[in-house]
Amino acid sequence: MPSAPARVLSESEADPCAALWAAELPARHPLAIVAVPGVGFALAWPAGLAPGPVVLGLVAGPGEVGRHLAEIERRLGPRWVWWSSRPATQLALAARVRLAACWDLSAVHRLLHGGRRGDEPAVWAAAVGLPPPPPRGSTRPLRAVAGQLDLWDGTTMASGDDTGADAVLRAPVSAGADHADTADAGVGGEIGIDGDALRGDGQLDADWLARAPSAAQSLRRAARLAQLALTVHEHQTAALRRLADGRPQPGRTPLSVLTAWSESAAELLARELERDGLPLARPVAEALLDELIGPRPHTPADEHTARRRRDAPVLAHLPAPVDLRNPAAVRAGLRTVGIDVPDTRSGRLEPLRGAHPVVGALLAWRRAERIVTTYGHRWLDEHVGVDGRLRGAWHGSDGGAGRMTAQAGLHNLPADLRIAIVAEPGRVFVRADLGQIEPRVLAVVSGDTALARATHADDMYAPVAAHLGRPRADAKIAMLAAMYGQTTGSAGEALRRMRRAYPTALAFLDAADRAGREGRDLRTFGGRRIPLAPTAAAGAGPGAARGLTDPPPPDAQGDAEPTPQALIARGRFARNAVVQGAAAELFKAWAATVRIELAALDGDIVLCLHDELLVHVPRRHAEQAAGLLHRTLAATAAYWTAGSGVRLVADVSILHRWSDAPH
DNA sequence: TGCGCTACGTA
DNA sequence: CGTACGTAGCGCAG
Repeated sequence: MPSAPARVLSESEADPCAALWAAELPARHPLAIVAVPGVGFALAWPAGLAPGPVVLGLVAGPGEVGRHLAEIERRLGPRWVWWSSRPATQLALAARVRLAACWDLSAVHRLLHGGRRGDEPAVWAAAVGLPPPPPRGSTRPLRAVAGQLDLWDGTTMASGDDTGADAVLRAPVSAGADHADTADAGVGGEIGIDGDALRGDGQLDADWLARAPSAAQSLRRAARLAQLALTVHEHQTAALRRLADGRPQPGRTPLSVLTAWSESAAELLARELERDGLPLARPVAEALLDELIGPRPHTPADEHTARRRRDAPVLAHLPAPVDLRNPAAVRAGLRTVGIDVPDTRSGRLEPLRGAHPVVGALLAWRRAERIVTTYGHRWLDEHVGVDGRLRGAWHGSDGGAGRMTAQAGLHNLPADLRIAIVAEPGRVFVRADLGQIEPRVLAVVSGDTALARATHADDMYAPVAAHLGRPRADAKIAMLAAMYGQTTGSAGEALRRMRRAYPTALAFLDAADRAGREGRDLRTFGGRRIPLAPTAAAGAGPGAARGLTDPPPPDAQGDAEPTPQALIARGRFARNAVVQGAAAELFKAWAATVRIELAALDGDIVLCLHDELLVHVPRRHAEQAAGLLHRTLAATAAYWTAGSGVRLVADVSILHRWSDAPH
């Protein structure tokens, strides 16, 4: 891609965005942004009327940045292109500007290539077809490494966050002559005066990125990076279109590109979820904890006595003291009262409740202990803000299947605690979950017309059962066995009938299973790469390289001959990933649309739970929000399930508290 | 301190 | 009736 003439403008001009308005970009036109907190930001856009990408470096204080972004969003409605949502959107998020459309180069990189790396040099190299550069700081754990994306997270910048930075920087940047000269030179790297971003071998220079720049230089770097972002965007778009060549839809945006949009939006949504959190009524949670585990301990001694008090009812049933927190000791203790079990899991002990009173006491103890250790007072203190919001980190796409994940227990909150998830005054929750999403998605992605017909029913297991001539329960088990791989033969006959009734769906799953066993990479319906090839690195170092390359499939070490058990596991992993992964993409496409449309109702998504959305809206808009959730699902299905004949269903309810949901 | 194991919560 | 993920406490190795 040719380097471009560039202009650097500043607040000293009457309208610093004049060049942007003059370009008259159509809506959703790519607009790259690289933010420099405390300084400003740089914009770049592909040629409209201008003869190449135009770069605009803008000096602005924190408040001004929000104002500019809001105005650009309102007047242009661009597709914001950024390297990574976290640094790029920091100021927009702080200003509560809801950006509608984006392209997250890091997220799309992971979509196209798999793995977890999303740092700029890796994204650049993959986009332009260079070998992956060595990761920086590869000994650090992944979660920490993610921080390296924050090139300008404030820590490298002495000037920080106040308007003082503005005053200092206004002079060098608005003086402008030096970069006007260099910028107008019009050949590669003209913007930078501290060396270029690209090395001789074409790689994005990690040292250049890491070098602590002066504030003025940082804007020029931002401008350069914004230009490079456009280049990556073009390469990624082309790669996604090539993926879709197998099923071209003339005149339509390919699903892979639509998936890039929604995966990018999911990252942005993740940032908003981190910012806003989930409403939690602390008094309700405290009361529940009090009931389950007693009053809050204030000293280590308190805590010790509370532990002993919780343990006592269980120990009373045993002849000798046992460390209840040590499963081996528990197993030994149970043997002293005549209960011999291979392990002490609740499912194992449940049937033995009648055998000895200790069993029931132990199970009750475990349940309470779970709350104490994981969702107790410490959890409240660490994750619930004074504003009554439960906050944790979110990932837009994680793991083998690319689901959203969340920390702080947001995705595994025990049902008992859901009474504490209460809408704020004047607001309600509207909850929507996709019914039987995985078998319906299987019908879409496999193109099985018989299975598609079954999805016309609200409960698709009913027609499947009728078709198989088996009870509904058998039909459901057979479906799950087919999708996720079965070990026991309890659904054997139903499964055999499934194979005859839905040969296309079963062939699709068998093909995925085979690819998993043979170590061939797969792609989901939306184009996400599922790495299944054995990873050479996995067997090498002491875990240092792990997580920075591809997440390896079960037991895929590359060196040793896989055991039969490992092969079965890989097959199941692949079988599951193509269904669960596609379902995750559908869910995010829906969520992305809901997010945009909720703005009109002053509503927010406050929780994403794989197939369930919880939105928080003013009470007066509850009915409209419910309608919105149905309507957006239909709009998403219109392209996602196009031509498959598959029907998607959502169950929507208006709630005061999450626990009021029907189940 | 880091890691594997057991256990359990959600979908 | 399997897959996915996050969290915690324990025991063990270093």
